[in-house]
Amino acid sequence: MLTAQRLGDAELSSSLHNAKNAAEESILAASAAIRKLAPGETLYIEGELAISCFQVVSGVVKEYNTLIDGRRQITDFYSLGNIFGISEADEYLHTAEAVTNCVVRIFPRDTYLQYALASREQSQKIVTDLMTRLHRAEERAIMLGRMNARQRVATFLQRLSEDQGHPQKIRISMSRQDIADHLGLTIETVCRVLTELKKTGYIDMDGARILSIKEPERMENIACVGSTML
Amino acid sequence: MLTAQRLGDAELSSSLHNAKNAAEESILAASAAIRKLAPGETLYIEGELAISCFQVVSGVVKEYNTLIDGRRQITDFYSLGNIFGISEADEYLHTAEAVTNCVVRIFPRDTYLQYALASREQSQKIVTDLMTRLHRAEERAIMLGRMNARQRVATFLQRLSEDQGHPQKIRISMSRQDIADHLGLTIETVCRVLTELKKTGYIDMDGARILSIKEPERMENIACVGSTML
DNA sequence: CGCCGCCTTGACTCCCTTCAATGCGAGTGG
DNA sequence: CCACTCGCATTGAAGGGAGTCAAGGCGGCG
Repeated sequence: MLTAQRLGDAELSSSLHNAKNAAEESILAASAAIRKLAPGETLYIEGELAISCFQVVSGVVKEYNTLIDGRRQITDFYSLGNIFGISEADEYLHTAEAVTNCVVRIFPRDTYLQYALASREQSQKIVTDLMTRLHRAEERAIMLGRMNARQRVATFLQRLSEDQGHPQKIRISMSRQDIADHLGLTIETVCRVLTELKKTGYIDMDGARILSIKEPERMENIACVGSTML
Repeated sequence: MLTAQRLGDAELSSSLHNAKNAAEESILAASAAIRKLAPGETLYIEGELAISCFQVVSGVVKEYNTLIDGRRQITDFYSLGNIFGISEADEYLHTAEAVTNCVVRIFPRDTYLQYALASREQSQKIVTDLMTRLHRAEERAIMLGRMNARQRVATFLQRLSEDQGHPQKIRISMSRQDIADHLGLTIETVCRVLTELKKTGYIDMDGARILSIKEPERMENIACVGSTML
């Protein structure tokens, strides 16, 4: 869901190597700058004036809030094609930081918004995309509010798998701490659950960052993704 | 936040007794039907074909998902002026049910979407509104993922207070079960926290449904609303 | 080799859930 | 007017799952 699946039409149309309507696309492309980031580098910090928005060209970016007690809540991980950094406010509502080495395209916020509202079709796309994001945010709320640690981790691994096109071996780009901060758990709990999933034969691991899901159907049962069915 | 505060421009412009641009407004009003609901009546059920969207004229409506194990996650309570029932999908993603006696206006979904995208200004409003909702959903995710029971209840009470314009006495329209289902807690925990807040002098209660916050500042410290500050 | 950051594992604690019983107020019928 | 009942709310006791604190383990890199 993080990349391909989540790419709403809005992103697709302005996605890399995918510009059907090059005329409209060029409006954006013309004003796009490129920036490279090393792991840990920040694109923007919560509260800063939001002058730009971004699109991932390569790598993974995390977006998070820092709570007063120092804990972090990672709201999302962005990868290839994802656009981020826009909100209803004039300030950034999150902090964005590179997880891996990254390349991002940078658009002036105003330019992007003008482009987004330029035509009825564009507006429609943006609206649909926002509704999808809203839906996803609500699903995440259900996950955080209702699922236990095992379900959260299993769901997370399934999403990772989807993002990468269900390969044999899944690459986990982010640290255990990042996973914990995303799932509302502690790093220790994430580790313990992974160990348990390994012992019970759900997954295999090749080092800490390479993983394979052995029995996707059984995982499905744990994760209950889209489990809000009646 | 549930009513006045949350009313994005999109809602305000089409809100009751507040139609500045009556011409545009009439497009909607002309196609609006009215329906009255008793507590517990449903407007729509998750998975149904989404043919209408709704606006609260009076009363409170809850919107929730039912999980496979029968638990419910209430995503939101809607009151005066709030519009709900639209999504990116052709099916409703939630179930909507009256909490109190309610009156709602009903719009055909297509009519509403046409209206929403009719002009650049309208689109802008819808986009802004959706971004605000997204932001709120993310805050709720943080609440569910990171706050303990006391913080969640305190935050909920503050929101209720805001909605009602910070009166001396707050009316709690929904049941303890509804509150629990909204906050990701059990009914017992909600009760215990309320009792504790009462004993420690934060609140007073006059029956189960009337409440007053005695020391808003101290409550603020518990709740940490918008606690995502650096 | 040895350091350093990240990951893993263990023991203990605590908050919330679960299960169960009781309280309470509104509506009903005797 | 009172007894009864029914739904909702409250309180208590016990258990479990995740957090906390602490101690290694592992791998990359100088």
